[in-house]
Amino acid sequence: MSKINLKILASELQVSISTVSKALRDSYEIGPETKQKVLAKAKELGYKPNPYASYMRHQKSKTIALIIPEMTNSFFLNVIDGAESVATENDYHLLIYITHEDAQKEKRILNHLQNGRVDGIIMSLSSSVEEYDHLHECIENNIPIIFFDRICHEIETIKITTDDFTSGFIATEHLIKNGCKKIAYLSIAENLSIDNKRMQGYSEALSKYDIEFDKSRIVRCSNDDKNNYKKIKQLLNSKTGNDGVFSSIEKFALSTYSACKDLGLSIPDDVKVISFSNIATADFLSPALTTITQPAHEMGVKAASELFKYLDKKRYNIPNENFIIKSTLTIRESSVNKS
Amino acid sequence: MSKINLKILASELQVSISTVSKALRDSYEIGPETKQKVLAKAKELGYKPNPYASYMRHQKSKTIALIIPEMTNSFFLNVIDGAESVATENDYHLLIYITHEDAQKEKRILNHLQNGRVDGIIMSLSSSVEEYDHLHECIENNIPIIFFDRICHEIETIKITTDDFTSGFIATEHLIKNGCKKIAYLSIAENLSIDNKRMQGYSEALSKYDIEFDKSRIVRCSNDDKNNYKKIKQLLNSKTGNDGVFSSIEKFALSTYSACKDLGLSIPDDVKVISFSNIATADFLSPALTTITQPAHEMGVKAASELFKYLDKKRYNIPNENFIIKSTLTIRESSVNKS
DNA sequence: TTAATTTACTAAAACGATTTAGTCGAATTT
DNA sequence: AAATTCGACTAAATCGTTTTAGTAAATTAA
Repeated sequence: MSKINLKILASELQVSISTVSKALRDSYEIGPETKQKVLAKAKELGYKPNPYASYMRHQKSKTIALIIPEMTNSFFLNVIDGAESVATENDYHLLIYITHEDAQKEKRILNHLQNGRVDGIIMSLSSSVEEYDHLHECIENNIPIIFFDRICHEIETIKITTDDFTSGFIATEHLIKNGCKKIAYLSIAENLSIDNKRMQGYSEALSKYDIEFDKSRIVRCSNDDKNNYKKIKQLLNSKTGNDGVFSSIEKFALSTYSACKDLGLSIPDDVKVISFSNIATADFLSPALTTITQPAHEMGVKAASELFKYLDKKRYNIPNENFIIKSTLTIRESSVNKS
Repeated sequence: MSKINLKILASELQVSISTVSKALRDSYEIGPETKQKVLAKAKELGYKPNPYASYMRHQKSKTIALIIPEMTNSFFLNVIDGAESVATENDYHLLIYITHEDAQKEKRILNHLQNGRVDGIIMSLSSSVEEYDHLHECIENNIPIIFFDRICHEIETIKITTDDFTSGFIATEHLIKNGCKKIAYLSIAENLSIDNKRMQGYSEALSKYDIEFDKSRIVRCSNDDKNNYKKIKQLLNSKTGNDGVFSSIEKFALSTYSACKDLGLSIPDDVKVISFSNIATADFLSPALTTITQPAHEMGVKAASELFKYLDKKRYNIPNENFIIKSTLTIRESSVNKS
């Protein structure tokens, strides 16, 4: 009925608390018959050690935090799935926090984690962060952070990314090879590493094919879908005749689909579209969406696995390493001319 | 550098630990100047109270668990989002566990939570559970569980569902009104409440329109996508001439799309499809998918909010209440004849 | 036979925060 | 002036587990 603890167990068995504790952890100090008895009684009464009490002794919470900028994105969904499985394997518990792309919220969350609640953190930056004090504070407090996808270069730690530059290059080159001359880039936030890399890839591809980089084709999107829709509509409606769209994240591609639908533009006839995306339905979209798919699940697994390598240590000394897991281009209807 | 605790603070200020503690919680026992000094020093040294130490006294972990059967489902994604926001509002922390539709895993997870790690649980059953001992155990241990979507009737507690019966009825009726005579039902698991209710609605609609209930049109799908695809292909390929498909969950509808594509069947000309789904891209699918959309985010919010109503109490006494939040039917191309 | 070691346990401190039960001088009441 | 209350603090117990430092009896070694 009431929670069973060592004290109750000890008094039931008429032995000391330390005997019970040691018996349960199979200490050599306890005789075999006593061990037997303790084990039996513990099972009978359904004893489950209190995790917070044992935290008090070895200062290990057996808990990690996963901080993501938003939930409505198949990429993060798969990262959670990957990280959760590794956590479970290691008998760890996974706390989830969503910043909703809000730097203030991100700060508040990090702040709440500085007190021993978690042994380590896996995170992807929110798009509105502009300074990194809250991240430095974690390091100072000896709480390891591992970044994935939207990483922070300033912090020396392990970072898991995909080959954003190359993927951006490949995506853009793919559009060019399929006849696009005026390619727009839908940017997520210039202060994010992934955005820079992807745009650099885009830019590099343009220059390789002697296409001028035109600033007016860079559309800075935000977290506000309606506004993005408006901006994209404007982009495609203009007389500049943009014929290709490279979207840095999934949801901008969907806004592009909406915009094209409403403007009566055909994808891929009038506009070709390619997007970073982990969407499960890419094949079933009308038209099927050409995607750069990040190894989301794998990145979640890798981030968690790397973190666990360091959690045993008393003082963490995480190297400043960069793991890059390649994305894959899947060509579908949205980016190629109908045969 | 090293973690600041009350002891360090006390020795820095040359006062007792209890004075510091009381000052920080603004106790009337402490004089104003002392309070001031303590507060200042705490801020200066960046003191953050250790959550597990305070757990020891009031036995509140400030943590809840959300247990879901799978991650790759937009429904659960939105539930997480809703639950997380309520948890954050209440200064609580949210642990995520995924059962992967495995009853054994579900048991193991519940077992790990019986020891005070969480103050309460929000969960949706895995499709393979057949007995509820692990759930009863939670109640006995005074850990409140609130169910959503896939509820357990046997446990007296708060349950949050959508109007599964009515929605099943409406979905089926919609197909009938659009000319379907041979409607298949893609079932998720006969031991799940949602599956029963949805199928009962389906059955009721058939009988209202004098259509015979044909057992061969009930396809029991599983967690194995490939196998589901095979079964659905078989269903649609048979000479029975099924002309409508009502899918109890999102992913079976996608398998149906695959199957139709590969069989050269046109949706909606040959087969009309409707599905329970929270997918964001329903509008952009080819053809756009007619959906019954569950209020996922709202259900997450409601489940968490209800839970928080009871977490203050020492002994929980949760009523056996049923909250039903209505789903909405959105008619799109997949279920209606082209005009 | 006595000293040393081993066996099988127990007592008590520790983790960090909170709270109950004081303490002691100053202020107020009767 | 003596008794009481009050104001501002401290000491110590507590939460449940783990661990260090014992202890007493039994066994072995010298």
